[in-house]
Amino acid sequence: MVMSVDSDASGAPATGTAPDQARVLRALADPLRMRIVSLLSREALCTTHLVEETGAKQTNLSNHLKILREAGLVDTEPCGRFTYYALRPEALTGLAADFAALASAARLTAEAGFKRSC
Amino acid sequence: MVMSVDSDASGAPATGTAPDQARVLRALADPLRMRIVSLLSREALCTTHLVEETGAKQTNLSNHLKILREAGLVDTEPCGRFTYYALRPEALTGLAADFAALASAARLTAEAGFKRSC
DNA sequence: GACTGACATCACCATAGGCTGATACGTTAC
DNA sequence: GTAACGTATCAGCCTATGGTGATGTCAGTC
Repeated sequence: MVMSVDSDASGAPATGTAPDQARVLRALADPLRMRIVSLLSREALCTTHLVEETGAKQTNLSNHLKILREAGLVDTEPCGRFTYYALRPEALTGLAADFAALASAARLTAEAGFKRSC
Repeated sequence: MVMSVDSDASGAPATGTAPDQARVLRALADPLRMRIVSLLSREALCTTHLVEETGAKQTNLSNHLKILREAGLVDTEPCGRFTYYALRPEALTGLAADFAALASAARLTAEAGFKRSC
């Protein structure tokens, strides 16, 4: 079984729905957002903490957090006037599984020397 | 052990070197490039094949292939006047491992309810 | 009820990045 | 050698996206 990216391939839809994956990857492809994700993997934080940790401006962080939220990578939990952000493990496990499947397919292809002739 | 993304964290450098990862993720964050990667996971192809499969223009594909190459995701093997592109499994296994580590860290954080107080 | 703090949204600018046509380069075929 | 083909590179356009300051909104605090 392969990535959920393309329409062909062998059967069962992988972990995430197809259109999601591009969005998730684009969300993770930014260094600051990746930093945020890494920080959130250890503890839930609110924007104030992230401002301290990253040195980025509040507005900027708010934008990035919105992107992470819309990609389904983080959950928000309002707590008084604070908003806690927590990483959603499912989003990452799906990606990890997809990449692992791709990697094993690629290894098989490389070892068997599958090559379309011109 | 956590992502190779940030400088802190617990010890061993993960699979890929840090600056690489952003580039790899950016390379994968494009739908067409992801499609290419998916196609290459099953068999090595040259640009002509990819033009047929994706319907994209040759120039466009050449650009995307360059990005994938510079990200270390694909290898090129000249074959006469053709150039075969093959997916490099290592790049994917590294990513898969990193995401799996992140996911398990996130799951632990979620279950234990780690949360920095404001 | 007025104020402060946490956070989101908006409008704007600057840059990056994707797509394209034109073109250059190397290889095979004649 | 010349022509045809596969591929890479270049310059230009256009859209997407990240960063910023100003502003709005809501929840506590006095």
